[in-house]
Amino acid sequence: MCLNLGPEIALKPLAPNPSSALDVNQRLLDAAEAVFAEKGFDAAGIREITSQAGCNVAAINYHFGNKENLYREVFRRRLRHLRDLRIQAIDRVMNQGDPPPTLERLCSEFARVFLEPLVNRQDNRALMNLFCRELHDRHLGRELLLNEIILPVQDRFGQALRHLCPRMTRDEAILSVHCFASQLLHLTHVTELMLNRHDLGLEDPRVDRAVEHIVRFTVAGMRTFCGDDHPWPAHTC
Amino acid sequence: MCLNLGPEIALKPLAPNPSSALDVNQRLLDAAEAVFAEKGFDAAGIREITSQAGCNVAAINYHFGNKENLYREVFRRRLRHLRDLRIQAIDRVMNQGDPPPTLERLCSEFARVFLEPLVNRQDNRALMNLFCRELHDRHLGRELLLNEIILPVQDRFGQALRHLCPRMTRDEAILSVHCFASQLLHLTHVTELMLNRHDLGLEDPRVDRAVEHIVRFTVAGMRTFCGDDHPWPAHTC
DNA sequence: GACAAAGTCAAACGACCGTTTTATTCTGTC
DNA sequence: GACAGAATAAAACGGTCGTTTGACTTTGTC
Repeated sequence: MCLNLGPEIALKPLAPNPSSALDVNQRLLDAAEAVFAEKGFDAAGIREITSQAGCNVAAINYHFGNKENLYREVFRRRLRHLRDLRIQAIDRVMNQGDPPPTLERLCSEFARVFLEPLVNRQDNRALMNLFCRELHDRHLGRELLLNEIILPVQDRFGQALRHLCPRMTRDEAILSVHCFASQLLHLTHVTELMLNRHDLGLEDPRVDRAVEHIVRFTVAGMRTFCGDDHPWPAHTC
Repeated sequence: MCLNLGPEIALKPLAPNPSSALDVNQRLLDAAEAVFAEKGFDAAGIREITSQAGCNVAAINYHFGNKENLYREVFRRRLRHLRDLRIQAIDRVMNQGDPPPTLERLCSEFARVFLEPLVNRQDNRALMNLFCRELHDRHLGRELLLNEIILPVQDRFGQALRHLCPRMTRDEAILSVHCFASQLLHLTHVTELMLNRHDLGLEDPRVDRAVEHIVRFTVAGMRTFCGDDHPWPAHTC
């Protein structure tokens, strides 16, 4: 039997950590974003976050009060970034006058910006997954998601739609935006689940092919609310 | 200071629990479904499940091996039920000959069956939320969701679409099914988040109004892949 | 009644969790 | 250099978790 010698004598770090050029606050946000994105709120442990940030567990409570506040700050930072990207994309299309804006250009450009962080890097994809998780299993109030991204983008996109289709009502515009966004969101899930696999039904399981489909599908759906009163050709189905 | 008397003497139940008419296996599945739906996999504790089922914690490991297997059985049972409901709805529309089937009838009937368990009862809504959570934060393999519900429904709906629109390709049909389903899924989330509230942008935030919009939007989107080659009237947007 | 298997139970187990405590180090000011 | 306050660290705290153990009860069979 051996004596309990108590905790080992701590070794001081030999030199200031090179990553400590950024202060602990920022390193915690970065590490938390990565771990939360990979595992979700519940499964992400603060010890994993702090070890990745190179600091002590107590730092989370010192700088952010608790784990949930850290989670909220991670969200706030990223949501504002995504919101700005999307609103800028809408404005870019609508303010360009030379080839006048169309529904196709508006939707395809929005889809491109919406999906860009997803297609390019794997960690961004995990982050998108985190936002979707928050839709279902909410740890923050609904106000954060609504106020930081959903309502601002919905309003700006809705205005653009009604500018292109003046006879579309306000409700029709808002609902159409959600129809479009829901397809783009769904694509971010199905991508991992069944796109890029040739054994699950699709002959051409490429993501860009699916995006083309969604844009064409969506533009046609929106046009039924444009109020053109000349009757369409009789359809066969 | 009082002595530690150890655990209290256990009282046997006075009479066989009335709910024990169903065997423990079924009671566990029912209780687990309710608790998982309310809290999700991680937050649902086996002690809450077993207390609601009126049995001991060890019963889960005795009957199902572990918590994850119990979760899987809950899923299997419900997914097959939902799958059958949806496929039957498709077949009902397609096999009815007197008023020949149309895209409108197919989509509106599918939407009705898809959303019915959600609109009617609050616990069903929680269950739908659980399925969506599993899309993002997967505790089971992708095979269960794919094989039990996604692929069967996608195939049957795709066949129906191509029967109504023979010039639609197989890929176009499958992608169109996903476009439609994604909007219905999204509605189940947004309903809690912003529908039924008059302060968030919509003048008419009723769910049935949104369903009407989705069906009209979707039918128009699908028709662009029907291959009618007579040109559409020039659109103004 | 004897026996074995199945079922159920209270209790303990070991691991991990988020948070707090307490002490020490760093940093800027006088 | 002395001091105050901010920042960081190790360790402990109290709790919950899923799982396992071992004893007891029930059930079916001979």
